[in-house]
Amino acid sequence: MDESSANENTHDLYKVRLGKLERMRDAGIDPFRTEFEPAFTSEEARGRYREDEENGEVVTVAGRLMAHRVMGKSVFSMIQDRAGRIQLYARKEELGEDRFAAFKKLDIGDILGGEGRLFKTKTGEITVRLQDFKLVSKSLRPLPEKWHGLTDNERIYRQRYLDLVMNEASRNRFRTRSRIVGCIRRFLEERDFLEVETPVLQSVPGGAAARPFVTHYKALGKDFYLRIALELYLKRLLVGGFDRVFEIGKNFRNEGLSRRHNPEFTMLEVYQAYTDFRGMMRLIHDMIQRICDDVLGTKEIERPDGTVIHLGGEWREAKYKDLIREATGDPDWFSRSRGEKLEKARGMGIEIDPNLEDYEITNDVFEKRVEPTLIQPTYVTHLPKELCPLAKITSDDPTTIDVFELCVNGQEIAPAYSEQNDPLVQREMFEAQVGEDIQKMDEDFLTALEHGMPPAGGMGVGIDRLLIMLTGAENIREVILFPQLR
RNA sequence: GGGUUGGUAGCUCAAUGGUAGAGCAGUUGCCUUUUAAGCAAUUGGUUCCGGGUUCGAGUCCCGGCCAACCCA
Repeated sequence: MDESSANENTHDLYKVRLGKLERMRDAGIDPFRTEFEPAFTSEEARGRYREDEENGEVVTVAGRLMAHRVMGKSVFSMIQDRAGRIQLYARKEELGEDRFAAFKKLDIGDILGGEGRLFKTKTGEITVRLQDFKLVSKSLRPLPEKWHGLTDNERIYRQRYLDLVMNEASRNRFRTRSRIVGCIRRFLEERDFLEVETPVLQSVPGGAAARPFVTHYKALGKDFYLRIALELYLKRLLVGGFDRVFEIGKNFRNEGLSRRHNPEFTMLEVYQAYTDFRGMMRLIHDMIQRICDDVLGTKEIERPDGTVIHLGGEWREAKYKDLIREATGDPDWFSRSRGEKLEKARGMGIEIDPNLEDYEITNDVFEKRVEPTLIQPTYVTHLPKELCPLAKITSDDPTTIDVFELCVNGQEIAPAYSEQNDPLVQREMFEAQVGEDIQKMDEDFLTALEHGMPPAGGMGVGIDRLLIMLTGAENIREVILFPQLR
């Protein structure tokens, strides 16, 4: 919906409701200045009903009117609050002529408070028999149709509040998101990790290879960047002696939109001194087991296509090179020339930019032919060293680094490293990566390393992707309240 | 960026190139245990936007915007 049609509001439904509001104000009642504080949620109120009571306890509840069935001298209504729904029953006999007439005129979508005794209807529904009610907010626009609800994708995202009012599955998905993030915080705090916050605005965007968003800092007369990773600041904290730290925050990458990419996304990064990538394997495994136990109540996650992800037990571990050899069917892949790799990859039906470096061709094969097949949790280990300049080289193979990427649900969820803490090697790796563009070197970070950083394991967890997997969603937009749209 | 499909009443959707419709919501009336309440009557349209073809376009053609899916 565009601005103009949203603001025209010339349609009758809006006018009718506006008229009702004006008449109320003329009568000296302003629903936007009326107060009501419910004693119970819908769920709590229902819990207070005692079986076979004709006239139960008096309760107060409040919520949005979702159903309104007028039947002559009585009305059955349903209100919805954060806990669920509860039925209200209004009778002319009980409310009196004027109040009953006012109740009948309520519109679906109005927000009201009600007070009355609990009883059970003959169909078995616990209901509040109203003694009084207050309209505390008038809704001027109609809600989507009750039976089909809101199904238009665009409005689900652009007007998420309507999706949340109408779709319980959506409400539950975002509650689950909140509980999972809370669970992660508790899990890490129990292990003595310190939660910190580091800068979003950075003059050198480091810690990953990605195109940043640029913004201008007027007072300093300089361009700044929105962060693309948390890594380099968290490692400074390792140097400072906070040897178990984590941050949960937004990263920003100036790249396309897709089913799996939102330009701003939530990242957890964890750093723990005196351990390495093996320690991170335990940590992520235990963290996910904990989420399963405390939040989801299951270790079996059904995907939209019906296949089931098994998160319990120990997870498979596989070397990057072995997975590539398996996918290409070529045991000698890594001794092939660049040209041969290019040809073989194309033979597999992968379109590859001919200007790519040797290792990039291999990584394309990984991303297109290996990663999507890794549905069950798999630690992919020993990646080529070119893929990450911030990790330690494997001691018995100078071409690989001590890292893993946890892949599950066909995508990378969590990369983790034995963090590079040799400032001289780190400088060489940076130089190889940035090439000519020496401006992009984070000299402050290198200075910090030169003061001495303890050996550490570090890990990044893409929270949105983790949630796609854990909630069985198809699209990243389903797990982000207000996803980027075009 | 490319391909496919779609965009019609507030919502969910119909409509062979020939008078734009239904259900729900709204309005009015009836109805004191309903729950997609029911019955009767009734209001409501820039058919996404801009061009074109045609006696006539929601429908066909071109361009644009937006969305979903697939590919890059």
